[in-house]
Amino acid sequence: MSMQESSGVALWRQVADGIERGIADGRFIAGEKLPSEMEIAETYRVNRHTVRRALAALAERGLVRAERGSGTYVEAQRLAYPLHSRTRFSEIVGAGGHEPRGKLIDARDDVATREIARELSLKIGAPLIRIESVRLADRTPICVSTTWLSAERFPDAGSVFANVRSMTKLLAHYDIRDYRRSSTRITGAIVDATDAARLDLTLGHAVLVVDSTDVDTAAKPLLTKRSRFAAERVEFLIENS
Amino acid sequence: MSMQESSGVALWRQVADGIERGIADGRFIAGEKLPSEMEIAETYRVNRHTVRRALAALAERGLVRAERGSGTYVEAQRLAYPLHSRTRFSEIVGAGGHEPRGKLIDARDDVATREIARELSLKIGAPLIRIESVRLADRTPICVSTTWLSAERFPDAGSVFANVRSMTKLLAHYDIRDYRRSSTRITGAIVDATDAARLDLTLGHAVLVVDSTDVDTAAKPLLTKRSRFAAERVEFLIENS
DNA sequence: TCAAGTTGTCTATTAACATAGACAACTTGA
DNA sequence: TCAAGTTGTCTATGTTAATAGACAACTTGA
Repeated sequence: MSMQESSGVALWRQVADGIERGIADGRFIAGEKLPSEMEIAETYRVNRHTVRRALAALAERGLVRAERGSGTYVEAQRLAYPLHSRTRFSEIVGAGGHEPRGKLIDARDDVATREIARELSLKIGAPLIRIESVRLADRTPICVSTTWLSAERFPDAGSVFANVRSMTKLLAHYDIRDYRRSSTRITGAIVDATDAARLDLTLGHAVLVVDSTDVDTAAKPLLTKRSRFAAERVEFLIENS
Repeated sequence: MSMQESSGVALWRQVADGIERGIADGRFIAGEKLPSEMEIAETYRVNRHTVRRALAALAERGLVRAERGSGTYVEAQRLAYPLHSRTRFSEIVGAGGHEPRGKLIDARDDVATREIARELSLKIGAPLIRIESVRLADRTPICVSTTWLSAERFPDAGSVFANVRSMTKLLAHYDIRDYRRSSTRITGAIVDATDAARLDLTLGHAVLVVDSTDVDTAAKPLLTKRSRFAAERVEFLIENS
């Protein structure tokens, strides 16, 4: 007798999205107690079991933690991501008390387009290795990256990355102990279907697209990449120079 | 035996979103035939009935039209929305061959904040009427707007708008035959839960936030408003002055 | 005309979603 | 200690989502 038109998005998912948004925009602070399941159920006009389904999904990603008899507590918040010349994903995530993880999606040969050739100081058509990877904080995907490296300078970069799962460690494998970010460009976009699945987002969410190039201490380009960050999970900080 | 973890977004909705995105970004052109239901089912690795559910949802919004024995055809495309000083929603939509519709959500008294007082040349705390409305092209919601008008100059603006359902006609009711846009500011954001429901979007979609003020022929401010456009349904055009 | 391909409409089955109620297990503060 | 409040788990029921197969109704092009 409900006659409610279906939106195709499960109620529990709508509730989970709402709570995640509350955590992301600071209405719920890390460490604080969420409203009780009954209260959440009332505000969303939904059954308590539906709320439990939503909280379970958030708990599985490590965003909240339930304590029997007491309440459900916020674990994580939007990740503060400072952008400076020594940006290191693992350090940023680790400093926030989270465990950084990396996962190789795909590595294959490619050739340099005009843009990439310019960034890497190579000729157009030069052989490249293209690495698709996803980076996570605990169990929450933060961003997916497409990284291009010279195939001549970094042979077997794909299999090396598959082992170390960190760009810093990959470069260390080639005896590059230090590097820095030479350029960063940020734009916004809507997530495409492929990235949506990798970031565990529904279609249409916003992503922050970051194009960046890393160089060695002699300012020689090492790699260039395009990263897509789940907009609601990070907050870029630009230091006042 | 599938063991696939549920995302909380129905498959048919994912397919519908994908096709809508294809129409929005021009992969499918208005008037053209879509791939057959079987082909779509194969590309999304989904049952034909699931595709039919997706197409039915799009057809109900007037985005596609099915012809038995022949195929399914694209009806509408992303709405081209020129931004100029004489921007009129009804004219823009009508020029695109669509039927403009307006719907009053809510009208209530309000008082001027500092920003609104400045835009309308009123004092802070001056009495206002705040109108929440949604505007559609055919059956597709395009944007929701919050409009503020001086309560002294436009008494009963809420009930007038409820009847005429057009800002142009509302102003005509107060003998204002002509007006123009004095300022426009565009930003981007993620849709909030309230707007998402009104725009028939899922949570997290991008909206274009347009702040604008309309003035009469003597440059005296009439109304100011904040509109949120469903980003995937419009394309703002800035004319080269 | 006819075969191939397309959309429309049935039936049937399984899994996921959502609601409802009851009670257990546990924490907290008075 | 104890009452109130919280999360955890169980059973039960109805609805929606998704798949599967079959065939009708229709269009198109050879």
